[in-house]
Amino acid sequence: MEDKDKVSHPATKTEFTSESNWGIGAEDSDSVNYFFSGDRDTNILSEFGWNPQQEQANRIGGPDDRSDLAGSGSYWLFPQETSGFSGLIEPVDKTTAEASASTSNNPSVSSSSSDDPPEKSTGSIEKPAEIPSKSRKKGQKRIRQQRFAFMTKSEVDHLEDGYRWRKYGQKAVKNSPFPRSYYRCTNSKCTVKKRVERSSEDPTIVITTYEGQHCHHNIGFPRGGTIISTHEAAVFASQIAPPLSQFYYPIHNFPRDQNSLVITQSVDHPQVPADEAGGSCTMPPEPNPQPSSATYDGLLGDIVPPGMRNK
DNA sequence: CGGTTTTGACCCGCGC
DNA sequence: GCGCGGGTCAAAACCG
Repeated sequence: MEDKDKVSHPATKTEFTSESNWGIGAEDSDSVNYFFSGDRDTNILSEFGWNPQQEQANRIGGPDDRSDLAGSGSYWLFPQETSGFSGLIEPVDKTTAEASASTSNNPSVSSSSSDDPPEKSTGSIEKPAEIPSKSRKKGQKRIRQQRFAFMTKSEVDHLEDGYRWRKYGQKAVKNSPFPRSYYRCTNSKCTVKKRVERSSEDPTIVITTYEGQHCHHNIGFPRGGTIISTHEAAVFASQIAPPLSQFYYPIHNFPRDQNSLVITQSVDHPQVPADEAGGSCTMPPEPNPQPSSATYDGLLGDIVPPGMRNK
């Protein structure tokens, strides 16, 4: 377990840069859709339900759960360069993307993922739709759900995000001294996976790739942790993967940078029913917040999510 | 004792 | 067809 490591590490911040080769480029780079910051990302993010301006997020935990934040912080940092955003979404697996190749530049994740056969889950109750590789019939292609990757500047690899993950594999990455770790959501019915690796170019950057959508709510930190462990940035990512519609990002003590914007936002995720998106469990209906134009109002180091202001 | 991590083996897709 | 690399499995080890 890496919990102990997580608790003590210093600042963590998430960055979206223009680099297309950031560790996961080796895979499926042809099906990657890129975001760009600046004026363009406003629309794009909204398209994905990201609404940096929206502050209607419902905090799952208590507003005062920031005791673990001292001396650390999570930051959502968008470089201002026009090409500064490399968060990516892969609407479908490349094995299934061919049919929709014409839309490969149009990150319509919600529609594409709904056609994705569900992935296998670690659960034992309901049989996953995807056949485990060892028993997978020949010719049956591996299905991959929509993915989203981002980079986080952090000293720890595995970022707490409010979900519980079980590591199920680790592989050496070619041309990188750092291994890639594979995690699955511990929810027996949840199919979400994530990969964590360090950038070979900048070892301080952790590249986290989420795949699939959580079909359950954030379970908090069952190990006695706080609801939002803001020294970990992956809250962000967990909100990309799951169908949870509203989120916020803890922002504290952000070291101001001319080329960076800190945003706090709630996120409305693509409305992909869990059962269509591959989940075998159900998700309580979520309100669908109205997207509004995103404005990255400069450095918002003092802006905290609504729930966190309430203290 | 149950859950998680580790790690070698295996499977699969892809490029040559 | 073969080799490579990514992804996953599953048994053993580990841990609380």
